Amino acid sequence: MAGSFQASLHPMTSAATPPPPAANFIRNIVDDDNRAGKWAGRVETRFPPEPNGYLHYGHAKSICLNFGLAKQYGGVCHLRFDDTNPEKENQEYVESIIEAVRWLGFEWGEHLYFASGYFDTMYACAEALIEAGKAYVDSQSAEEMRANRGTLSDPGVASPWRERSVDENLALFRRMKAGDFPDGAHVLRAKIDMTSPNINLRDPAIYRIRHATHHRTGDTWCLYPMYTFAHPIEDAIERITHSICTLEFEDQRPFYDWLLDALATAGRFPRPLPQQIEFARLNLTYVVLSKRKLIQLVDEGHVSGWDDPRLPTLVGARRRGFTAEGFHLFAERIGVAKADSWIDMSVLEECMREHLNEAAPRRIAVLDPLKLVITNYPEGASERCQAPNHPLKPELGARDIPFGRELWIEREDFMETPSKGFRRLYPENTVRLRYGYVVKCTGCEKDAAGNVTAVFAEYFPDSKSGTPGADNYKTKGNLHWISVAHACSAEVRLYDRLFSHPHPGQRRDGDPEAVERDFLDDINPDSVRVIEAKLEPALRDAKPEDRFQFERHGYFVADRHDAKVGAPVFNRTVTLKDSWAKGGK
RNA sequence: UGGGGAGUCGCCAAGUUGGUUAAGGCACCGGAUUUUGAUUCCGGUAUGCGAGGGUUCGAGUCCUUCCUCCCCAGCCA
Repeated sequence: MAGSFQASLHPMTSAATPPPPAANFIRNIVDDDNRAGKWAGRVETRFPPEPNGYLHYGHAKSICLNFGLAKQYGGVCHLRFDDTNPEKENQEYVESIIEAVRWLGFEWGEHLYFASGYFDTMYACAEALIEAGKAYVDSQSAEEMRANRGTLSDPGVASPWRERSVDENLALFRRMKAGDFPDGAHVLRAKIDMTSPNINLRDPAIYRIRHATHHRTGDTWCLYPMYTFAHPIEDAIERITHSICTLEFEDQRPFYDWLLDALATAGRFPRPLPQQIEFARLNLTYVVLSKRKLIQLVDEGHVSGWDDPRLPTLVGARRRGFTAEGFHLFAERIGVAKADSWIDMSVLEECMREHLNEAAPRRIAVLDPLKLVITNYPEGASERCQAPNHPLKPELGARDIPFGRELWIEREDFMETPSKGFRRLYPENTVRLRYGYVVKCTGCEKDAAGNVTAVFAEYFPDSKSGTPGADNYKTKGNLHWISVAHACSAEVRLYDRLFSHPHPGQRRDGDPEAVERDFLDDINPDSVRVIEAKLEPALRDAKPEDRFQFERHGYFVADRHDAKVGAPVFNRTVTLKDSWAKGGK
């Protein structure tokens, strides 16, 4: 699932074992249930996506919550596709979701389910409801139903078909199933209370006619259950103990309980019944998570596709180099509660850094090359310098990097006239070429326009890292470099946030003209920069999805589609923290 | 203006049935280590719990009034 380097790395060691999970209201409920013996200690959850799109960061929170909770309590979490609307769903989405959840590191064993696999049971439940006088076939048009539902402040009025007999309802419902009616001719409704202050209880529709081909059941059905009706039944069939969903379903819970109680009373399901618990969905700054907006970004070509590294999709995250462990850390760090909240993107980025710092081997890359000539180093000569693969893990060994007379250094590591606090290369200053020699800058060369084209320095032959004399040299500057003669040129994509505003499309304080702002206007024009970088030779053999820290720059991943062994292409996952760039001190 | 939720440090978030100085994380600010201006390590950071009243020896936790935000009127999920 991850880059091959992981095989050679120690997994997160016990020393890095995260602290025990923090308390949250859901764990409290589970603990209470366990104390009361409600489920005999069993904890069974489910992650129930509709296969109608790609999973995004928000789903990652839900996935970690559901699978994590089950794991913590020694239970299981089901992966269940809520495929009750054939017109919006397809197999391609099913596969991408399966791949994404796996990538996040979770397993569901044999517990892979489809709502469509329960259509027979659901149909039977509907007939049972009709027989109990708790459901009826309504023949109003959609418009009439809407008009009669009432409003937030006015009660609804009963449908003229509300008092049909059980027999008539049953006969009609069977004909609906048989395909005797066109779409929209009739609908099955739960018979609850048209005057309920909770609109969801004003006889909600539970079955609609839809002559559509389903990606799994084909043309077997022309009648499909509504989410409202299907979901509680799915949970009951699977004996889910805690059915966790987002806040907007809170008003739905009374129906969830009403339905399951009715069905349990009719002997369809044993008690105790699953409990629906709602939590606040993820809100993240600097991205958009709404399906509509993501589709727009892809369709209008603002990004390269659903797996564009800048998109907050899970396939995008993977391509960006984000890690499953990083998401796990993130989920635990942001917690779970019922209060609407906004998490800053920097929190996610920091979680990725935290895992990558531990997991990613170090390598050298010069992203903006400027030539440094060591004038007192013999021409044509070269030698090896040893660089550890991971400063915190000596057991990972070291590799050689070639040193020579001409080196590439970062353009930003040289200033002809240094600014205050600058401790890198400038005339007369001494710095260490990391893992190599200490050099003293002697000057530079410029073109007609005044641009620096090369920097000159002299090295101290007895200052080589790892040799006895090295310790005699103390420098503040410590630069990375690549031998010009040995460098590997490669494409590197420097990704940044897709949006330059924390709340894309939302009005900015103090900017009255921004009220109707289009979120597309907040796209960061510099969200990706493709460059030709100089890499150390060892990087030539990186395999797709191998992840590295390019020292002093950040974390990079070999692109899973475009990189080939021998011809690397890297994506920047996230930069390193940089207190100097931020203003120094 | 019906109903359902939520408001604790810059951002998250613990706070059992009211009881010592309001957890923890992230961010931030100091300082130490450091051949990544990274990492790591120490230390600091809410007389305050949306606001006002009240009950109590004692309230974030109880009562009361008010304010703000989110969700619900699909034959979507």
